[in-house]
Amino acid sequence: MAEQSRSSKRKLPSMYDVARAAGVSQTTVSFVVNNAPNTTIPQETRDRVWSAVEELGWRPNAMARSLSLQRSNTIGLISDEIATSSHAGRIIQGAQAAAWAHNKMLLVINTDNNREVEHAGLEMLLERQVEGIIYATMYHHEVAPPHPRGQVPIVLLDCYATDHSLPSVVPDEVQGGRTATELLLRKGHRRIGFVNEIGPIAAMVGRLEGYKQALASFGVPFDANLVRSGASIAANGYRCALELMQLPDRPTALFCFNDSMAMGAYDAVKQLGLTIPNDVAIIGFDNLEVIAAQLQPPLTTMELPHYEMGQWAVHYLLDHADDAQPEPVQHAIACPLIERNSV
Amino acid sequence: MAEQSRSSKRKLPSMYDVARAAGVSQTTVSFVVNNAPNTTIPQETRDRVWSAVEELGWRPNAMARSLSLQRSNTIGLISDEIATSSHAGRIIQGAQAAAWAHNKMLLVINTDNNREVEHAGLEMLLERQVEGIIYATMYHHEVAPPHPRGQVPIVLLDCYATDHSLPSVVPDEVQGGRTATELLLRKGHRRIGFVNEIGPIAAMVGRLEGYKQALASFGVPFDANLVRSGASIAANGYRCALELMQLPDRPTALFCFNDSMAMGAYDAVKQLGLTIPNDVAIIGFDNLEVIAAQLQPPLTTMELPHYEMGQWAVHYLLDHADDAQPEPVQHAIACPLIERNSV
DNA sequence: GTACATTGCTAATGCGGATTACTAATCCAG
DNA sequence: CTGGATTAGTAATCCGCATTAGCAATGTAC
Repeated sequence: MAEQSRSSKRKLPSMYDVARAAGVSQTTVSFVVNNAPNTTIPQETRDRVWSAVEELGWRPNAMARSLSLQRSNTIGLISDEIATSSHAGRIIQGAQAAAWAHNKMLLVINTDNNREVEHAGLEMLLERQVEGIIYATMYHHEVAPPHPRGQVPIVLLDCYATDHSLPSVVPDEVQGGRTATELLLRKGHRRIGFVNEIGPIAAMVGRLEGYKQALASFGVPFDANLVRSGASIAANGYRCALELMQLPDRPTALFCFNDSMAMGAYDAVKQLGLTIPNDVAIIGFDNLEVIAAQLQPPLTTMELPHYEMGQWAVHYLLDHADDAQPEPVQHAIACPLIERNSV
Repeated sequence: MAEQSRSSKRKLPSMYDVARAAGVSQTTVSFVVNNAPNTTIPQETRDRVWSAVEELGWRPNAMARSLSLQRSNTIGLISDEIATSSHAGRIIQGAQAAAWAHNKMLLVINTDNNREVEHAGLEMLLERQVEGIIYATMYHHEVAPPHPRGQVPIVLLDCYATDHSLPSVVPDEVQGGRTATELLLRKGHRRIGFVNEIGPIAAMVGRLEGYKQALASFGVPFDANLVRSGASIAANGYRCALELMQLPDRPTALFCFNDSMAMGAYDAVKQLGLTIPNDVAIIGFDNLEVIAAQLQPPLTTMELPHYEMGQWAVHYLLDHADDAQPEPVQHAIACPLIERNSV
């Protein structure tokens, strides 16, 4: 049992040390610990090697291994604020899970939206010989990402290249908007207010489109007056909801761009003395645990497929690890519905 | 200008390639690119080397470099759900910033609270020759962390070892509770309700202690009836606040264990027809952006020093990188007050 | 008894880069 | 003109591991 006290700087044992201890060559140790095929090493010798390994507390040196094998078994994940923003942390989880399943390690870098940090980070990843790079962003939008041409494959996550020249995976905003609206329609609602984001971003456009598609499929005419917008924060959700609920023919359901706006909408609705979901049903987007699960009543909402995007990105990279020039797939993943009690 | 199209698998150039292109030896290339001291290489030669580097698009191979230098320049950060929980993502930011400032890279691993994953992750980090390990958790509590003895220094973050045998950095809960309560006291409040967590965790105990200290320093007697508790979710915040606000001699201020409970308290207070902060002041804890900044009115709250803890941990590791046996410091970092409009 | 296969194991080399020790050529002082 | 210093480099080795080629000893067949 490794009798090395906690004195730090003692040199770690190498295969040579193990070999010496076991009375064999380093080659033999390598064969044994890697269970190399096409070798004829009797059990007795293997046992000697393994006990030497135990005794010295030997552990493979990943750097030496990678150098020799010419593969690092690492994938880089570089993002603007992903590690910071809560719900996006699942991207890391998904990516890590997928990577581990293939015996790869994830190298995460946060750029804090700083171009220089981004560049330096990319350089670090490349120096560390990553086998692929995931370029992820906080929210679904267009980006002008670096093109580390001819080096390693790259895939965009929750964003897309202006010219679609790089593969990317994003949430299916249209489906999300459609699914949310359809739920409301199926529950019998016909006047459905939409509290939307105002910025010209993919989510705003896509969800509105989905909203329209759903209405159309149920034969409900689109009424522009039922769509209000503002920057997606609670205060605007409050304002928009208040406006909508004071309309002469007020909606019986509200589809909010995100949970923060839904939170504001709750305030407005409650203030008007109305109850959720009886007087008005509300559905949000994002499934921010701290909000959606805690609101009273708990908020039914759409979830962004962060975990799945992380997984997909890693799989894509692994599948195209040595494709000379993979076609730049633009993949969209469906947003699942999270039912709680607000509809 | 690197004329290597995007065909992936072309072997990357090595120093030898650069040396050949520049008509010098690999040693010279190494000296030039590393700007080695005590060498006498004329500018003309240096230029030749650098342009060969440019031309071939050479980039140092971090693994080879580490192997040779016998130091990986990496620090491992292993945590339960840190990357997932939003406000804790700042730990990663702080740690990364500190690491980068010292030219180190952070290796992040998420265990999802799975012991096996934790063990495998730790092993991966060790194999990759990390120079130190940060063991972080989602919330401040006691843990039985692995003791990778005699290998690399380890530091606990937002948690502590049962026997305090490992260095750790945690939020100063007592100061947090004290500061929050003092703010209320300074504003003239004398009957201050405390909506606390019920579990026997460090935060619950520490903040209560801070609450008591603050009251004492203002000569206000502690009234156990003003302290209510429950699992720290909005529903319990609502319940506790309702109970407190219906007391005969109701409090004029509420100190909530966290922002979620404060969110529930807002509901209760509003439902009773009272206004914040006029009828009752409320202060939370955690500074969850999505809640605190979005509540109406915006919530004054205490922030957990995640960023600072991440920084501190890295600095600690770097400072004690080769101490044979560093004393296990138990460091507490103050929680800053974030003033908004609820007090 | 000889040819051949099998068993058990090792020497040598390469991966990309850092570094030490050393050489060859030039310069300068005396 | 000579000896020592300076200039401009290079060859060789090491880091820890993977892998190829091959060797010696034993077994097996005829």
